[in-house]
Amino acid sequence: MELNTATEQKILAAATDVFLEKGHDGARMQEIADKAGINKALLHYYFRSKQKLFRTVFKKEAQTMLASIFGVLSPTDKFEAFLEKFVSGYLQNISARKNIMRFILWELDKSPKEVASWFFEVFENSGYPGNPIILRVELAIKHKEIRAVDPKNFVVSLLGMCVFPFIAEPMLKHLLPGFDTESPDFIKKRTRAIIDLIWSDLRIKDIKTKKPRKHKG
Amino acid sequence: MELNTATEQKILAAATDVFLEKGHDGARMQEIADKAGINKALLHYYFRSKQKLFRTVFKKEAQTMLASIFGVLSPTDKFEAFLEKFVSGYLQNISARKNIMRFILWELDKSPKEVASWFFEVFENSGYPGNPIILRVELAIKHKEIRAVDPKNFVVSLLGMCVFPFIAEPMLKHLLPGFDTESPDFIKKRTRAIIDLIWSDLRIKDIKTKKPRKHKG
DNA sequence: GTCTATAAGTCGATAGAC
DNA sequence: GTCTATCGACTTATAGAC
Repeated sequence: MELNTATEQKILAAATDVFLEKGHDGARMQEIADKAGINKALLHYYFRSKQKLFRTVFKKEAQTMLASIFGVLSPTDKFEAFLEKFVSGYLQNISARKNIMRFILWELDKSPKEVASWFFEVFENSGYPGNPIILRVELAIKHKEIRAVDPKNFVVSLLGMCVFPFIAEPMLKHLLPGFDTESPDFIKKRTRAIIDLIWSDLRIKDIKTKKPRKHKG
Repeated sequence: MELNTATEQKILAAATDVFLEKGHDGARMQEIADKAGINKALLHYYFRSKQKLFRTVFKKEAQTMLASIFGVLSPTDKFEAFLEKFVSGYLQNISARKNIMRFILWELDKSPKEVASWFFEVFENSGYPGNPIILRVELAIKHKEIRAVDPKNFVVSLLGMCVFPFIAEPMLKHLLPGFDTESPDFIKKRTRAIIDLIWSDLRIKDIKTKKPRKHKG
């Protein structure tokens, strides 16, 4: 294994740019080589194939982002603060690097198992013995901070509400006139909307206001 | 323009299969030809290019699905029933044809404007002068069926919670052990979780239980 | 380590016979 | 309308000189 050469760093930087902009299939090794100021052959000298180069870039980017999101969470925060910190941080991260979404969506199809394992890797490096949100929800239920919801459904709802606006933005812009994730206060408003929505369901009410519900089948 | 030949139908059926399974880029004209029992040349005779063939298939599939989802909605339903019908129908539709998700995600990148226009086309054919959910939410607010939320944020949250489990399923399966959209009662449970979550936020409380909230910035 | 040149393969599209 | 055969463009990957 060679020392970390400047060339290798140049390649990684260029590859990150191109892959993030064009996706795996759209990216061309030629373009990466050009942007790195070298030729295609060197690409294959340092990284055996396009596939391997992509994986290297992807893993690095994904882990950086995940670490940035989960690294700031503190398990001792009160539940609502924990939630707000996560949502706000998550939205900011996605917003700041929107192309990572497509990136992740692509890899999700090809090797979901591997992506999941990177998540766990980050969790462990951050000192969590598993999914931090699930863990925090289970704890909150145990401590009666919130009502006993299904943690999995909760997490799926939470992530869906955070991620979807960015995934569907190009279309939502037309479908919901005025909708714009670039707008300066989008993140703040969206965070508030998500937290309000979730919190009014989770919080343990002082007074029982809910009517019993019949399931329709 | 020729009559609707049996060959054309065979091509469309085969193309639908292959595109849904492999996506636009993954699909091979050769495979479509083979599955249709003809050769590549005929593909280009009937449809000028891969792109045009894909668009034809995509538009048909997307509109069928959208019509199936929005066609059953009744604007006179009470809001909660309207909501439940939509969520339940949406989940069922996605679940029954999961590959359409990837399909839509792909086209979302390439021509989001066009996709949005198909939505509006379906809305109009179903007798709505715009997005049925937005319209219904605005009406519900006006009639004080629900509290005054931002309709756009509401729709984005709603769609996100419906779509995300299916988009991320391959990874969620590993991230949330036991999570499985194939499970027989997944749709029922998920529908309930979404409706409960949304409804506890929207419904106008009999008694004010919410503490005033400080925004943290 | 870095280059040029090109191999080797893939795939969409078309020409032209029938 | 349907076929066979092939083109032509493009892309990853490698061989081999320096």
